[in-house]
Amino acid sequence: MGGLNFKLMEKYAREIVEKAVRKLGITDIAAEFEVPREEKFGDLATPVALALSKVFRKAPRKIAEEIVSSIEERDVFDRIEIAGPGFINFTFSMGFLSSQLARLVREKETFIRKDVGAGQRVQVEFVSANPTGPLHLGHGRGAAVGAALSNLLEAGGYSVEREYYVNDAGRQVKLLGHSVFAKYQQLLGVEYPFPEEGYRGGYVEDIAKRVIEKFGSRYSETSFQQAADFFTDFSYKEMLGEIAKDLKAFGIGFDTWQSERELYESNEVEKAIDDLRHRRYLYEKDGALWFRATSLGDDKDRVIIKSDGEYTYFASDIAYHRKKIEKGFGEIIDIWGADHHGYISRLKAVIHALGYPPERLRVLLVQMVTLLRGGKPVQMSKRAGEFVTLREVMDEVGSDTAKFIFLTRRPDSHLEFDLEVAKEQSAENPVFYVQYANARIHSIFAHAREKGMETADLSDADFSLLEAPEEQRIVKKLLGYPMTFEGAVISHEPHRITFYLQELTGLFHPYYNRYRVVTEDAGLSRARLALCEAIRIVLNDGLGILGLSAPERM
RNA sequence: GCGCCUGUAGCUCAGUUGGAUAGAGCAACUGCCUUCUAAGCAGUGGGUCAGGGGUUCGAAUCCCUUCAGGCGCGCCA
Repeated sequence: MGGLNFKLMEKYAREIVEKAVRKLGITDIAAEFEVPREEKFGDLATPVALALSKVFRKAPRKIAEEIVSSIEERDVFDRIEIAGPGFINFTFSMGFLSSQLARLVREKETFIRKDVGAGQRVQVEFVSANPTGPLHLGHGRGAAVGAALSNLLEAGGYSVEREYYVNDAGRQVKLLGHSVFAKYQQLLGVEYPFPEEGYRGGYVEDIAKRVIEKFGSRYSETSFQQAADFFTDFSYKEMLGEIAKDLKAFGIGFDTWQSERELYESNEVEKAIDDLRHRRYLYEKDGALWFRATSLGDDKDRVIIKSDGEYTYFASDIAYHRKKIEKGFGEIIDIWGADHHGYISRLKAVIHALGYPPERLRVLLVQMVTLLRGGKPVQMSKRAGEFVTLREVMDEVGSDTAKFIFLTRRPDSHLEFDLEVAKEQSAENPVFYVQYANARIHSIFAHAREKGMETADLSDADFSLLEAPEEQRIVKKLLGYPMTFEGAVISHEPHRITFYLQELTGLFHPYYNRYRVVTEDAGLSRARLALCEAIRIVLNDGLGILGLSAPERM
């Protein structure tokens, strides 16, 4: 992968500058580069002379001059200038930019993507909502972020497994089964007390009705004791089916669904505990079995088996993460709601105790979502079964809109999701702004073909005809994509792609409005079509990573 | 009480890991459809980067502290 684009240019520029710096007698300094905010400061800039001013006790501008005068390689640059307090600004030559754009059009993904991962296997686990109720908006945020991160890492050369951990063991699913059982009895006219702390959402009744549809009154005379397994299994499987359906409608898919129950049945929980015991991280106290988490940075030791002999949730979590690691992933990423942040240190302690570097586990916290309607918080009570589901939000504002809202924020910032604002905006929503560019380009191509123009391979167009400042800006923005992309991959931050796409389309729309692509001038038309094609390539790459559709007509 | 996250334009949020005069969208106001799509474009206004101190050539960014909001701190899941 990889061509000689901005990213490589940065490397190249760094070598040139560092070579020049070495001539001044400094060998241990890394020259940093950035894309300047303002156009007049060129295409790449380095503040290295500022950093060196302290070492030499000289004015930074003087040092910059010395560096610049000892640079020999000047062909790809149009200008090398010193500005401000001592920045060195590089501006690429037209010829260089043209050749790079031609390669983008010809090589497509190969050119714009960087192979950061080198095939390393990564697992991303996300959503993993308990199958005891429908997905809510917070799950939606986790889903959007998890899917986008997975796509991003995959595009960045990692081999990614997307996993959903199914909590199908333990008290919660059983409580769901009990709730459904109670509803079932009530629907059949049998007096039956609803369980304390039971699930009260309307979906419980829906499941109970489905039991009646399929099995009639078969269980009306039995106790919950006797029917527990059936009701628990039936109920959580129904629920999981609904969850999977919602996720699919949201455009999210998984490679593996790891069952918690299966970890018990295959004795992996026991084996994991044995493993920790052999490594001397366990001890007994007050009739319970404890993990010595404090020896590895956690604030408290943690119970694995309670004094009544029951496993804690933590026990299966240990087995689960042990399994992940032993599947051979170089990196394990867990995406959690921020309310679980207290579990990070104990799980890292587990990884450490099992003999692996704790950094191999990366936990990405996704902050809470506050749902508003017209500025007022929507009352939600899980206990009373009153909450707005992801499904309802999708129906009301659309999945692309919802995803875009999730992906234009850093995961660790609190999110206010106002349904009214999201809906009001949907006419002028930023997501449509980005998608609209794609639709327009599609129209341009349809029009060009109607005029009998050849649009199949445009890489041989004469790019030097793209002289307008708007065109130059777009070309530079396009060639900057690999840098943004690589930065997003390395930092695991899909939202950088979202912002980039808004910036790119923010250059395209004004350009479209001001210039005609298809005109009587065949050569110029061809060059502009090629530019549009380049935009389309990058746009589709970014939209695909974010999990957003790229409609050809809007 | 302890720990984690957050505080940037009226609102919702970015800010390239310490760089140049802090940005975008929405909202407000004024114009632009006989053209490849007006879900668009052109223009105008909008800031004590929560407050204070420190680190240095340089801070929204790093350190300390105060304030405000959110979330955690079970032999619950």
